[in-house]
Amino acid sequence: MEIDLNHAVNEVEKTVLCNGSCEKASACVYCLSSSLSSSSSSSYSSSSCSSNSGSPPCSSSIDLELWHARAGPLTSLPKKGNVVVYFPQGHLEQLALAFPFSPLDTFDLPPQIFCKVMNVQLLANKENDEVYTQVTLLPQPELGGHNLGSKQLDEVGADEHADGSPSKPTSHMFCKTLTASDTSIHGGFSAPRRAAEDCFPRLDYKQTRPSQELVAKDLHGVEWRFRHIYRGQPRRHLLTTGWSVFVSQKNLIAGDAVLFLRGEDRELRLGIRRAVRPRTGLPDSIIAKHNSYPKVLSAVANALSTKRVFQVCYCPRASHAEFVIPFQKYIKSITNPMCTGARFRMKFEMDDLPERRSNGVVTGIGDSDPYKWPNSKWRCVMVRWDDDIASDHQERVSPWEIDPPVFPPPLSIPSPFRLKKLRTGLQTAALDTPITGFAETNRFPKVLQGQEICSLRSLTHKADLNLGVWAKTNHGCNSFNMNQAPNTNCYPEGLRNMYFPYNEFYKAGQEPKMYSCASKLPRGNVLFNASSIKPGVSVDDIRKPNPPNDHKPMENIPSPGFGKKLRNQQNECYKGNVAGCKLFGFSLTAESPTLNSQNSGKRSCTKVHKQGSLVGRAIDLSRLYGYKDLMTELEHLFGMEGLLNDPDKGWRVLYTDRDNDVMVVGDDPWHEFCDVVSKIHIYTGEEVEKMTIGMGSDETQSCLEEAAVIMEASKSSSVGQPDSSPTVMRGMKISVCF
Amino acid sequence: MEIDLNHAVNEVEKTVLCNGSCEKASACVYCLSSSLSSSSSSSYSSSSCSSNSGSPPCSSSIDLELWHARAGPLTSLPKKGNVVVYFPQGHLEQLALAFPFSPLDTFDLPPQIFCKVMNVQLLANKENDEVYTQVTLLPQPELGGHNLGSKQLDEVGADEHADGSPSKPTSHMFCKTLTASDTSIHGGFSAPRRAAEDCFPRLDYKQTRPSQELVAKDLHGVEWRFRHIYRGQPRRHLLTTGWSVFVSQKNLIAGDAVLFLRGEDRELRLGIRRAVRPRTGLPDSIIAKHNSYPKVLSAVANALSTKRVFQVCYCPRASHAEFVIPFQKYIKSITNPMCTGARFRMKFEMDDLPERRSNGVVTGIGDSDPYKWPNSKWRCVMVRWDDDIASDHQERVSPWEIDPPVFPPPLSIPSPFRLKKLRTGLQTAALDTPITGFAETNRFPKVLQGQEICSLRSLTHKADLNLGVWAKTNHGCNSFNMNQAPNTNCYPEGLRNMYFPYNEFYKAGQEPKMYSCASKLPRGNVLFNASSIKPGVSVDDIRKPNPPNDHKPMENIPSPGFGKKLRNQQNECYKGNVAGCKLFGFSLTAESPTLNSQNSGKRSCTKVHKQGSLVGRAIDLSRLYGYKDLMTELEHLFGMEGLLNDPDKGWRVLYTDRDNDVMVVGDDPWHEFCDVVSKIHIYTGEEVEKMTIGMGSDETQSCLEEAAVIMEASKSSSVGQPDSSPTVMRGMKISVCF
DNA sequence: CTGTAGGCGATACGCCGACAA
DNA sequence: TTGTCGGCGTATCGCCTACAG
Repeated sequence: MEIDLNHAVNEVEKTVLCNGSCEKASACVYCLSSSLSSSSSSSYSSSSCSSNSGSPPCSSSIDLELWHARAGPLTSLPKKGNVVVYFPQGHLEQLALAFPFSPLDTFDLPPQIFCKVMNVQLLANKENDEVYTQVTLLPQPELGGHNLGSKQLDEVGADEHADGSPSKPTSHMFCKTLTASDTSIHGGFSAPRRAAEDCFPRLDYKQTRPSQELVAKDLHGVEWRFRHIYRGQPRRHLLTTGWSVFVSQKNLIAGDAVLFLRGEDRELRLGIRRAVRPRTGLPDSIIAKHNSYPKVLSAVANALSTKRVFQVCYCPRASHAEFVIPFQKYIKSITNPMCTGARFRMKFEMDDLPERRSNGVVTGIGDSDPYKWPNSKWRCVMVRWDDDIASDHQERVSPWEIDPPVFPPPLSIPSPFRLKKLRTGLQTAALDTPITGFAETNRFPKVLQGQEICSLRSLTHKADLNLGVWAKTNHGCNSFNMNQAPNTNCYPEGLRNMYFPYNEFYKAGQEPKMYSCASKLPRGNVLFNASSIKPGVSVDDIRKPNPPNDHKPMENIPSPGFGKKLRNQQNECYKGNVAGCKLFGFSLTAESPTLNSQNSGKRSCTKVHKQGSLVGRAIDLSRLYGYKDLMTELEHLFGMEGLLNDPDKGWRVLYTDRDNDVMVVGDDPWHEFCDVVSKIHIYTGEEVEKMTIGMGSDETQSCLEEAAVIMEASKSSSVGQPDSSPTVMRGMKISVCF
Repeated sequence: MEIDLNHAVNEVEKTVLCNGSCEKASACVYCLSSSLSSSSSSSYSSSSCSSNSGSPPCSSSIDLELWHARAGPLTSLPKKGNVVVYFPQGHLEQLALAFPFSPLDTFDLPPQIFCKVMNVQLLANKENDEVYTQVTLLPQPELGGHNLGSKQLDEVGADEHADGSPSKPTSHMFCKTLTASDTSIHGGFSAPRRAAEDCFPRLDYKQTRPSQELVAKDLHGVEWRFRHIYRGQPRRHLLTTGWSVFVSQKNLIAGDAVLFLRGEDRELRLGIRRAVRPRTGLPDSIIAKHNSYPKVLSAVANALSTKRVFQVCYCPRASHAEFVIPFQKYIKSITNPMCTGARFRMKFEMDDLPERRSNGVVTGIGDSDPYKWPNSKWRCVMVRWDDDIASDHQERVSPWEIDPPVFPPPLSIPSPFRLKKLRTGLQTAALDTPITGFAETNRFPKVLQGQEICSLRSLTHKADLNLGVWAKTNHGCNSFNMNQAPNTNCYPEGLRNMYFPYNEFYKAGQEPKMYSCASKLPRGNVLFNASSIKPGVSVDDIRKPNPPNDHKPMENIPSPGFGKKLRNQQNECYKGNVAGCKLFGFSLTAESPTLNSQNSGKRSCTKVHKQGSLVGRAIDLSRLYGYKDLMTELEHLFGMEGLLNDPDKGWRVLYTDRDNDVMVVGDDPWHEFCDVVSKIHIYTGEEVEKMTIGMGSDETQSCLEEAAVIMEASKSSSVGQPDSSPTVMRGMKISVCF
């Protein structure tokens, strides 16, 4: 009952793959369309919607927006190719919501698993429009020690290109939380005036009672038709006929929200975002599908031991804690740990407000489950919240969820942007909520009551701004609130864990659940050292005492200095990644998970990366006449005259196609190559050799699954930077999704 | 979304087990009750039904009846402890209905697998009330030769205790096919008079307008309330208030049927039986749940090799052919085979009639799919039907589905049973349909128009009766219709297989698809021999010539001349089989015309990936002249000169076709290969081995599944005759359910 | 500007007996 | 005996304006 929004264009291909090989066959439109139509027919079938499932449901760019808009403001998505930290404990936590009575298995997994993101799929549940993602992860056990060279650091995914969708057209959207009147059977939908004027086709106001028919497609490609009328005294925009059908079919209630989004093509899109309801675990269909919940972790364990990919479903709105965290965010959080007594702030999604922050104080740090998950960072921070509203929040949070408190940003923001306070309507407590509404142009005031009209681009700008400010203020323990707990000790978590492995704790009879910070790190010093650390010096070097094969969770804890360096070098790039800055569901930083952004896009140039060089070039293939021409041009670009056209010089030119397969340049006809190429790579012959891995593996892998997913493998095995993980080509994939 | 009717009493225990250990966790009432209530709420929530999921939904005896009543008259269920024959081919056929676009894998299973029934669970889909069973089977490879001692024969389950529920209380039920009026929004439900008087609580007819409230529970334990009134001129029984809610919630349409059943405790039960709709494959939830359809047979293969149990879901009404057959029935059918030209009869379930028979003549006998399933009995009988009504039946049936024609049974049946002609209503052609309605008692006439009032027991008895008669009359070739095809030859199938192992056929260049009967066996002799075969002499012994481990797909390739010959000889019988087995107009084999991958593409090159190499190449097949050429080219591309053309070098060339099946390169005609190939893979032989399942090693079994089902195992293993099959206690279970 | 309420027509729901097959 | 139809009272739907925050 799911649809995949990722490959809207080549939906057909997607489906074929699904049918045979992947766990989520039900995510296919085609194989289930028949059952869908039969099960959804009811006495209400005389609805105003029409599904055209035969054709690609929607254009991907606008749907990406829609997806994010509906996922909720705090949703951050991992980026393809990046390194992330996966927390099985958090995964279980989400599962526990869906399977309240299920037993939990731990499978002796480490509390955090470093993975490379091989794929991100945006999906929408066809039953209830719930959005979720399916993330394909490849374990990177070698990152357990965080031994990244500077080159690899690049691959970790410090978001160089700040937003992933550079060429995306600006679109106009609005989101309105439904009132009782909107959802009552009594009437229609009252559209906020500016929103309607911005998003809806223009009415002919000269008529005495202007009206028209609106057609809007939802994420599934289903068309909904509404009578749009402008009437009443004073005049207002209303959706009447068709609206109640929509409400009842989508099962909307007051408090839910609808989203209207108009793309450049003036096509209207429609989404819903349900109110946060307390125990909404996972979408029903997910539950139904992935009934083998206890297998989840075992599959992860399997994937881990065999170095194969596994899959994880993540429902942004199902739980408040994310269990797949950007590597950098994780590193940063554990290298700049909060101390007991430190004040912090944290973002929340509230029922009716798109985003708000709560402040609190750290009351302790320690394992949330010292028996099953010793030394896990998951929810290791115990907190007390300041405000009542936040009192129903968790008593435990994870280090990366919280930020140090921040001063209001200076008002002298260098830009044409204006600030505007949000009218908070009901909740006066939210008055201190900082700045959310920005407008891109001055055509009209863009801040509505509790809603916004905005463009993606403007939001992105703002996010950078805010974070930039933040980055210049306080860090870690040096918070201005530090004096509130002057006597508390501060001790970096990572360090402490290294010196006191968990067994020792028990032997000593100590309380493993609560650690107090022992000392403050000298900040300035660290900062200085950080930037002078040579690339290639890995944490492992410092850690020699650990036996090499010791896979105890301990090993995954980095040394303190390392992260500092990271943060230092990357201050800028960090922006927004830290807490996943988002507004109205637009992930402001998360790079468009779309998949081949560059070719789906109108980008006229193809990126070229040369091995060993951090800096890429771009080349316009349309100006070239063939491979010879290309090679010459590449030689020129990289100052490699004569090296590429002659294979004997030892260089190889590869490319990633839009299936993300890495291929040799030159095999295909030139024009087809131009069609499918996504990125070009220049490697030395030796490097290419190294991409070939030893075969003769003897791991125990269920042959069944191998057979079933064999071709999926070639897809998932292909990545942006091929040199980073040669194991990829093991090519086997364990598809696990709850 | 399923509930289990088997253990109504200890539902709670059941549920807990489900959650953790079995594949059908969604079959639990408890874990899904919350999601259910949320998803089913609608504007209609003011319904007259109330669910009391907290308590056991129903007493099991009456539900067993209800289940059977809804499964349809022709449903026969295997009995726990009995030996059955499982046909993977038929299993696939049912799956194909549910997954029309999925590729089929055969996994080199034998066409029939003898199994002991370890458990039978009656289940009902909570979404659409579809009933189905989950059967746990333990392979009994030692029965391959049918080497049963007389004692064992007993265990096989010669149907001594004729029906599986001997102590069941008699209950009263009726089933009415809904009319347009019944389902129109206009009115209520008109209950047949006698039925209402039999099943419903007695009304006080003295009142001017007698009425009462009926409460009936469905299989899920949900209570439905109806106003039952007796009014009109002439008087009639009507269900008014509450009825329309039931209709709309259950999504009933005219043609569907409702069942009312009153047990001894006077509690009223209610079920529905949907009309046979052409495309209703499996229940939706099954589809959603068991999305890993291609794994089904692989799991069976695994179970077979490890002698562990596996599970099979059987939806009585999803397809007309059962793929789990009582051992005796199977043995009988192959030892008394039908011959070409022989007349036969077969039972059918029609849309509006509970049961009817069609007659026809055998037009040939031969493999329905000689490539994938050589020597399979599944649908090996080609038939032509006599009547038009039956013309939409299968052109192929399995031997056990058909009976020799039978004279009307002598009327002196030793019983209180009466015969009565069925009023056929619309279809006059069905007037010759013999005898279906039996009544157990004489309290009232039990035959209604097109419906029946009956007890299960009576149905069962009737079935046994028929079989008894059948056994005493004609067998096989001695049919009185034999003269219709006097020259056809008759050769017992089972025997033939024993003497002509399948390899021999190919070597001899014989036609494997159509066997002409070469000689009549002296019947009595065969019967005698059959029963005198010593235990221990199995077909496998005779087949020794086959190298035990030779599982190369290559073997299935017929010689070139072979196909032509095939076509020549077979004109008639062939129909539709090579081109695709059809079921209800549904192509079972035809490859999805669809959807394709890279290639839908205009890409003229085909991508080639070599195991262990991250970098793919591309090759233009249109420039090549055949497989040899291809291999040479591939060798050249990957620097493997001489390695691919010689299989002994250990390399295998596979390809993904556009159905995403992984296939061996070389099987198909070259041009067809070029048409369907999507991607080519080069693997080592060992890697390919690993894609083959059931290599007997313990580690090929995914430990995930073991862990997941471990507790379930102990349940299912404690069954029946523990001493009969000690392997049961292996305690492992592979849960496969589509 | 927009949420809510009341007016009120249109429609659908659903209970009824008549009638006929 | 029971399927279908027209009659008809009633409830709900849903379009409208008025009014108020």
